[in-house]
Amino acid sequence: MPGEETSDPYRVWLSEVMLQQTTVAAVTPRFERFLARWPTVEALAAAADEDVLSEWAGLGYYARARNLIACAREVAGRGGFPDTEEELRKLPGIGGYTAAAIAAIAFGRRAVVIDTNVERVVARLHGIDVPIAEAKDRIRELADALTPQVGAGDFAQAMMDLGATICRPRAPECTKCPLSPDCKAFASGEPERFPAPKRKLVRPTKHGIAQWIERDGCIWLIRRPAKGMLGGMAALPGPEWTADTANEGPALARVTHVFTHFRLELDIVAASEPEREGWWQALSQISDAGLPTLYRRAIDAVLESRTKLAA
DNA sequence: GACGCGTGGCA
DNA sequence: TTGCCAAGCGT
Repeated sequence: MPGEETSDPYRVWLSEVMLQQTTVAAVTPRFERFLARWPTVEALAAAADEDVLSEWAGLGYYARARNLIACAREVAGRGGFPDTEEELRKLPGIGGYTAAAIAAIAFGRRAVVIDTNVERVVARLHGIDVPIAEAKDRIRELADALTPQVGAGDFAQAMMDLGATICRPRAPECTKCPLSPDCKAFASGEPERFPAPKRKLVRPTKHGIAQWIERDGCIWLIRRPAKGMLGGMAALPGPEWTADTANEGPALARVTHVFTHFRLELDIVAASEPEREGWWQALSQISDAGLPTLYRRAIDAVLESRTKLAA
């Protein structure tokens, strides 16, 4: 974990994968639960897929969990984590950042660890005012030049801490920054202009229907296809989401959920019979179902409207 | 290089 | 309320 002194590659790997695009605050309690349940990579490798996906529920980017399982099995099969950046990079779910971070933090290798924090710090330091995507190679050269031969892992964590707390995207606290005397962005008087912002993404709205099939205090859940949105996760049954308005009839509830690249308006409608493979999940134990946030919110919305009607 | 892929916090 | 952003990866 951030700031934690550790060299156990399993812990470093697990925390780094969890932290991909996910905040420390969100990860910390989940990391502890994961570790308590599967203390070693061998234990994780032996776990059932659905148990791991369920434990990951709510963390998002579920391909990470699928890759985590595949990676754990590969590592357990070969008797442990490889200790070089090059070999780590070949494992599922381990890209350039994570391979470098594990090599440096867990194995004490010199590796150039580049995440968005490092990119921003370096871009400001050197006054790079084009979008990051156009300056990847230049930033790598500059980050390489900054990285010490010994202690690359500590250096990387220090750079990431600097980026997260002082050299923030907005309202950087340059007066507290040890690099400000050498920083071109600070010298410009407008450090926030560096690097140039990414192009804004358009977020269309999609519509969907989820079926509420209830019997004896249980609802019918299904498992989504292994690939694509919420791949492999537990879900309410229903047709694929579309760009068109899908439902004009009565709904038990509607939830709006924002994904990375679209907004979803999901109507939950009553249905009588299961139409595909799945299982009955007791509503009293719905939190054990491993539902991603979209479906957890959908079910909460139905139960809440029911409570209000009864009141 | 660009896009698909979740979620929650914050201004 | 809306948009931005987060210790990225796979295709």
